[in-house]
Amino acid sequence: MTLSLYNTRTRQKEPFAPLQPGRVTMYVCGPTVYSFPHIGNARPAVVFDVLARLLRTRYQLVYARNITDIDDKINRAAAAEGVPIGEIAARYAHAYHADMRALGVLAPDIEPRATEHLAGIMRMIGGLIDSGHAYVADGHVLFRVSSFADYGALSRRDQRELLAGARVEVAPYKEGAGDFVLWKPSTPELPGWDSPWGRGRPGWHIECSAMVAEHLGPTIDIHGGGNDLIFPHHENEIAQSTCANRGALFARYWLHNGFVNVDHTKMSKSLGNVLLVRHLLEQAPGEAIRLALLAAHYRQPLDWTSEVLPEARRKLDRLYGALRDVEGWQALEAAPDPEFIAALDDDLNTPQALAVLFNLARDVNRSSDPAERAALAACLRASAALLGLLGADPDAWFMTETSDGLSAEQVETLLAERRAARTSRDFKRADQIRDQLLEAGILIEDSAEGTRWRRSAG
RNA sequence: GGCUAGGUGGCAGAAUGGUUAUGCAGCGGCCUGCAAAGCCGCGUAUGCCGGUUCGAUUCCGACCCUAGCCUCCA
Repeated sequence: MTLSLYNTRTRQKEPFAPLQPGRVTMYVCGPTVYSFPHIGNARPAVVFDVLARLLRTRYQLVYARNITDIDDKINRAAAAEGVPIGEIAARYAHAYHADMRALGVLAPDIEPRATEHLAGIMRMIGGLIDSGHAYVADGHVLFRVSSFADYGALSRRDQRELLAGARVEVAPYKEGAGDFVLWKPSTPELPGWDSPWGRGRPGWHIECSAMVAEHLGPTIDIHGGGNDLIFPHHENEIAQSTCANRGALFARYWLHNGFVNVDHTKMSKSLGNVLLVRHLLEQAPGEAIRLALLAAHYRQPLDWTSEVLPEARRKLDRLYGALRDVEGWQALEAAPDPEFIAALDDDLNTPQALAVLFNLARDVNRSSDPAERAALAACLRASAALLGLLGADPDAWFMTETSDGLSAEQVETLLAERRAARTSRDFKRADQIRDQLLEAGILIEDSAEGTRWRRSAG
């Protein structure tokens, strides 16, 4: 049972062991709270939630996921509405929490905010200036990239190429084209904090470095985030933190999740194809969205199409269906299936882990021995729990309402009529009612014990 | 132009130097008044061209194609 993780830093799968035996520190880049979370924001939250659940079975975990609440996008949103940035940040942080909860994402241990870490940010910037890694120019504080030999190691970029290939117009006050902002001046109408370098605000990259240092120390075990953050954000974090900590290794394992595409193309505001979690939650239960996100390996791109959600619901129908008619499994203590664990241990191979779940479901359905069925069901549930799935009551799952359909009462009334028709062997009328219910998204099943119904994925 | 990840059956998506992925969809059977669910069974796949090998989807090389990053971005 050895966990191995693909480390972006070394570009290979490595066996995982924490720096400090028994205790793991993990930091994941959280949201910038300037709008509602979209499905792309949800992927890292779900993926690293699974990793956190797995790690907690073996280690004491300290999991920090920040909220970026100082950012120019927030400033713009606040200016547009004429409200303080705190209001924008509070609103969307709240939305983020609500949506992630709906997806079964557990809260991290620590959720630091940039606005609560100005002192630490300034302290780190001051230290970088003192040690020659940063300089003041034209009211800005900039990181001197040339002072850090390993710059570009994570993203495998050559410093010189970076400079030569720079497409953006270089600000005249920069010493080097690749130098990036640690602190920038704020005009009076912009939010700002008083600092040794004047009233201003921190750059995005330094916020994470300072929060990591304050909560998790100079060297952390795991740093996660989206694929797109490798450059420049994580590269810059490494530069800042390593230099601020006198060369100490910043993060031992770098994990990056792939992007979510929509209908084969990138999600972007200009294309108008940004899928918000809150809208998807109107189409399907959060658990289905979660399963859809875990159906592909976390490092692969995930193409979101109109088929994804209905299919995820049908998969859950199958899994919950296997639990539904089993007696007595809820009370059983069960360990996750070893094969399931092995799949997760292999760099979080969730598609493989899901395959194990489906095999367990089939075994439950196959078995006619009540004790065996209960044991298998308990194992299925215990395994799925590591993925944050199958936590609901099976009967409740099949009753989940997502859109305006028939009420349970209406369904029962129609079923009573159908029962009467069947008793008098008026099958034509009975089938008519069944078709009517089906059209309303109600699927019915006859058995020796009677008729039962459920809401279908459509 | 530089860097990175990919191209697997109708779709989604793992794995593997020779042996069933899994799910959804489809087909046949059992069950059922008929269905549904479930079970049993079936079918179609590894971009293209070379090389290594007894044997390659898997390793190596070339080519074609796709996506991402290089600028704010999960």
